[in-house]
Amino acid sequence: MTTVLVVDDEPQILRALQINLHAHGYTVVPAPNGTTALAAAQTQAIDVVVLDLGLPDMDGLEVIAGLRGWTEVPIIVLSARHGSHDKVEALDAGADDYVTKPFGLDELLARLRAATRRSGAQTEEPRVETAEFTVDLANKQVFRHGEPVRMTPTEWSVLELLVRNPGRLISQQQILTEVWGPAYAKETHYLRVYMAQLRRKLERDPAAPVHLLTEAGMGYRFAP
Amino acid sequence: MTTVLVVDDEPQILRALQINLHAHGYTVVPAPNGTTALAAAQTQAIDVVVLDLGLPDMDGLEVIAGLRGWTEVPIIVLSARHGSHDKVEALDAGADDYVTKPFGLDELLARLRAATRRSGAQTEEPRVETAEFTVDLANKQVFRHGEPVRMTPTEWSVLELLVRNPGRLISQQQILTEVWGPAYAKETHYLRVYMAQLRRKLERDPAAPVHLLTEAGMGYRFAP
DNA sequence: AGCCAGCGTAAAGAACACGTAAAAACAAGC
DNA sequence: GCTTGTTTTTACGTGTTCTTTACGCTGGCT
Repeated sequence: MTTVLVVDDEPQILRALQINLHAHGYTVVPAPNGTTALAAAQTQAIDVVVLDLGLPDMDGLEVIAGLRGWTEVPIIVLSARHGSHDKVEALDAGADDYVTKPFGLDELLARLRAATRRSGAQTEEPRVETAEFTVDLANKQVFRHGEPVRMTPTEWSVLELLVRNPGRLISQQQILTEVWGPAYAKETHYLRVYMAQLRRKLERDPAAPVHLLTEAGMGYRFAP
Repeated sequence: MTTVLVVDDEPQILRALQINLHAHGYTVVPAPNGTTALAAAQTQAIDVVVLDLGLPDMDGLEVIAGLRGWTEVPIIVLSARHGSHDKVEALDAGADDYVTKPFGLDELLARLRAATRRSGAQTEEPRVETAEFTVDLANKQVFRHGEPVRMTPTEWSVLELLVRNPGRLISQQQILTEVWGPAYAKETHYLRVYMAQLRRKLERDPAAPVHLLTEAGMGYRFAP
């Protein structure tokens, strides 16, 4: 199921999109302004964002910037302006697509499909395996030597973030903001606690980890 | 350098795009029809495709399908038709973006940037190699003879700055302000300490560096 | 030749980051 | 309202990194 965050200040349009997109199989998260949009994007798993540029509380470009600060989620911009300049600004701010009003529903649906196809193509990797354990991303399950291992929600979030970026160094800040939220960006101690728990559950020798590595002062890295 | 495959049957437009895109730093591979376009895409490394739908030899949708059969390269469609139906068809066939004529050059450039940004984020792995070591910018990892080398945060910052500007002379002030902050612009001794550490880790003979060079009185330079 | 500013190297204490265990606070289900 | 599982605190020992100090070397200049 694809979840769409729809941001529009006009209640009728918001409602119309909600109904129509839902009818076509999408889960819709509505947001009437930029603040709630950014909040919703942080608390829920959003697959694609549909954003009207004309918002009451903040500039649409700020919303794009606020999202692009931490996520690669596709953003489709809606706007009444046909001006070339507006398009350029929105796309350069980080938007993926630009649709001018009035637009047909089928066009929006096609652009949604294009956006999710793109992002889906890069992230669809159901299973990640190591010598010691296997992570099933799709089913949110972890096996060690074939036996299922229980994970708490927080443990899973941390593990998933690392495993989805094999080999890449992930900074503490990035983990904290993605798992706990931006307000927790400095609670680096949480990470030590949870990394220890993950290692206790997944590493042969938790004191000498092979797959969940620490790079002192820099962050953590998952080595396949 | 980004390479763009431009497919258009009108020689003037093809030529105009070629000149303008080249002026903005793109390498342009021109193709007047679908057959040459598909052939060119197979033989050369293409980063993004700009495709006019009205081609003499085959339907534009066939070209999209022909490309999508084996590559994920971003495709931007140009078309004179404003009809919603055409857009839907092109996007569903696998195009990434749809621009209706007439369009401004700055809009096309913005869409090109958006397309390459997307694909560049997922596929391109910025790696810098020398005879002695390899620096993986994306994963923040350094290898020497295939073996990973640990870097402290400060060591990495200095190395990254130099490696991202291969061959260029970087002044001491520039390194100090970028890594330690403007207040440290005169702590040139820090640099000597860290350059020594980097050379000890990465150079065959740290006393006679080959890649991390000192330009006395001026700054430092990374030679690939 | 001798001076000296800039550079390279080594080593040590201070400051900071990390790992671990266990207790306290919190939430959800029955 | 109790139980159970999870998250957040607290405490402390260890390890790593940064900064500072000390000293030797080089190459240009007088």
